[in-house]
Amino acid sequence: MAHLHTDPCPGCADPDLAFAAHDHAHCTSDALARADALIAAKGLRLTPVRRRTLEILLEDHRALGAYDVLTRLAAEGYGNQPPVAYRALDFLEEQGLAHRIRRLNAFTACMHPGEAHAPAFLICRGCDTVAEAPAAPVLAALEAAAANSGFTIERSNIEALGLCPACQDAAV
Amino acid sequence: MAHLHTDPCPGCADPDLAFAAHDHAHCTSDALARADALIAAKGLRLTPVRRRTLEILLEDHRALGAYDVLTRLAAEGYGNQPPVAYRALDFLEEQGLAHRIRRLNAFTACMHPGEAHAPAFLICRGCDTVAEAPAAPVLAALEAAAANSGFTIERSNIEALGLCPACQDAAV
DNA sequence: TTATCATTGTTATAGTATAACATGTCAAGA
DNA sequence: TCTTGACATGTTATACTATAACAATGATAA
Repeated sequence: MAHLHTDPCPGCADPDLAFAAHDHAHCTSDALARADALIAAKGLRLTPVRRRTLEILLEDHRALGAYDVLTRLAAEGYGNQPPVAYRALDFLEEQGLAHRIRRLNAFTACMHPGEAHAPAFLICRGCDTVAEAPAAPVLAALEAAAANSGFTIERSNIEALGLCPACQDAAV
Repeated sequence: MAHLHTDPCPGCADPDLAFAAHDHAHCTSDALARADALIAAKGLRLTPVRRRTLEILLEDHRALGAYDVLTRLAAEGYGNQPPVAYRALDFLEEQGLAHRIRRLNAFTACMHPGEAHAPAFLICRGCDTVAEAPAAPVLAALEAAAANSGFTIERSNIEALGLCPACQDAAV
């Protein structure tokens, strides 16, 4: 969870803040700045479509379908065919700037780019918010279970559906 | 992992045996017998399509797409439209007799029907075998992480992609 | 028997994803 | 400067996954 910068970072230091009111502009600018740095460091290019796609995903802590993203991109003058969105999304995912939420067939911006992490996602079925929870202990338990069978894990996805605090209160 | 029957059950007592040679006929007959008992106990009906669908899923420890199942069902005289397969698969999943593997958009027979469990899946990308690993510790870690954010988990899916022992050896 | 409900069949359509090829862009080396 | 080659984008077409909605059938219980 360590950050590269030293500023206070309310939106991303605490993963659970996705569920609470917070300085979201900071989330966005921070994530973008780190994305720029990360991609530059790798000698890759965060082209206009790719960067814009990331910005769209960063607009809030929800997951967007590829076709939602595509609609937005098309409205802004980019190509309007599925591969346009899928290519940008796949690139972002490969570079660790976005995650695919398989349960939703959708994508969400990574809130901790640059930090090695195999995240666990908390998906609120009330408000559709998606939060990245610290998954190190979960991953460790999963690897232990796999090791018991001699299985080697390369990638994993851990997703939980439920209710965030606000939606639990609202349900009462 | 406790069984309802007292026979030795090599195929299901050890989840990792999905990756190894084992008495698969026993897996199948055991799972079917338990499915019958379970459904009867609930006062529901394991109709021909549903039972046949389960049998098809039980043929081996892999995941089948809904359309794969549909093709099989249609060839045997059942309806040949998608809802036929999806309804049977959804029923089996709701009753805990099958699981949906989201990473694969596919379904696999449950190897521990009747035992309350939120399973973790180990998916071998070499041989496409899917094994159910004991997930209690993983689940516990996930719930702990969620609790930290005040998030209540209702359903979760935990899937890992990698290589089973045999495919690791083969890769050398 | 008849009302009722669950199940299955069927039509149609919605939503998700990728293959394949054409075009364009940019930077490094001749 | 020109060329070349790699990467990126645009575009066409199609494959794959999933569900809504309604009709027909079959079991069950009052």
